Amino acid sequence: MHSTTKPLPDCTIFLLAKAYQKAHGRFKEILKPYGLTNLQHLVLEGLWYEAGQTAAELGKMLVMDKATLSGVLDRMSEAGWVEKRPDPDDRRVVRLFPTRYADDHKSELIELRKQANEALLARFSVEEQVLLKRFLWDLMEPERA
Amino acid sequence: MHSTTKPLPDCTIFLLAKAYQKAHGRFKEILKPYGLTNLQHLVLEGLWYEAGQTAAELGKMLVMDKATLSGVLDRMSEAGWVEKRPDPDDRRVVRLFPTRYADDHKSELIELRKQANEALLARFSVEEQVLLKRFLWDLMEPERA
DNA sequence: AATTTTTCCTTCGTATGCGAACATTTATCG
DNA sequence: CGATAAATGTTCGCATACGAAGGAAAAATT
Repeated sequence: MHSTTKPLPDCTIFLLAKAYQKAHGRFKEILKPYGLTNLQHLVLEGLWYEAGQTAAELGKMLVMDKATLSGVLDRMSEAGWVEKRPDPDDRRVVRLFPTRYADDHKSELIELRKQANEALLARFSVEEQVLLKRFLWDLMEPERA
Repeated sequence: MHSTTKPLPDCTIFLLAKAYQKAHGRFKEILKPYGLTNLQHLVLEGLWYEAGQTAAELGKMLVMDKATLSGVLDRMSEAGWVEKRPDPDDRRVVRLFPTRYADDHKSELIELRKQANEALLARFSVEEQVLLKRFLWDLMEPERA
């Protein structure tokens, strides 16, 4: 049912990509009924953590390119999840807020994310879960000389 | 210089995505001078592992959608990395081969991939490296009930 | 105050990534 | 044999991703 041999030479980058794709794909299915993508859900979590952030601040928090964020915010604004308010003090800035509609689904959507993470980690022991998270954090750090 | 606090609630899916993006981005820079993308490099490795594969076989080996592969192969064929030959026995099938030009860079490109993986894993002990790879393999498996 | 630099956001171009629909071809089954 | 089913590859549509360039506005510098 599954290819027991390694499909490709020992390539951790490849493994990372596929592990991510699997986890991403599963959560994507869960979110589909809500008309939200993974990234859009992430944006909502970011705004629930702190409303009124600028696109630049949100991009830093979510470690995501501002160019990508621009399109995402457009679609979310269009779909009624996010409201873009111009900053009165700085006309370059747009401040972002979850809409009433988004807040109405807040607890539900946060619960979905929790469950998806638990399902993803259910195959590991508690010790392994801690270790895995540390590994992933370490991987995000710049490489050492 | 870096945000010491977790940017978002404990979300392994997010960590996976960002760890992947970092690793992917680094290798992307390494490949840039060759005019190859990560995925295109992966295709070459797949064809060096076994030349003459069909797009379907290659997609299975690389765990990648045939729709994605179609465009990738077009661009690689256009750029002179891959040759598409029609199968004489099955007119639906196209068989894929690395070009002479690709083979001329084979050892060089494989070495680059090895080095990138070593650099990625250099921050971990040997035991941690083994564990990390096992974790990633496990993550690719379907979730248990 | 005028110039330069920086910041914020958008837009463009290219490359994934994948579901869905399709045409062509092959296999299967009644 | 003929109808149906299945496999292969392409195309379309949508949503990331991100480098690069650009326009507007604010900050810093002289």
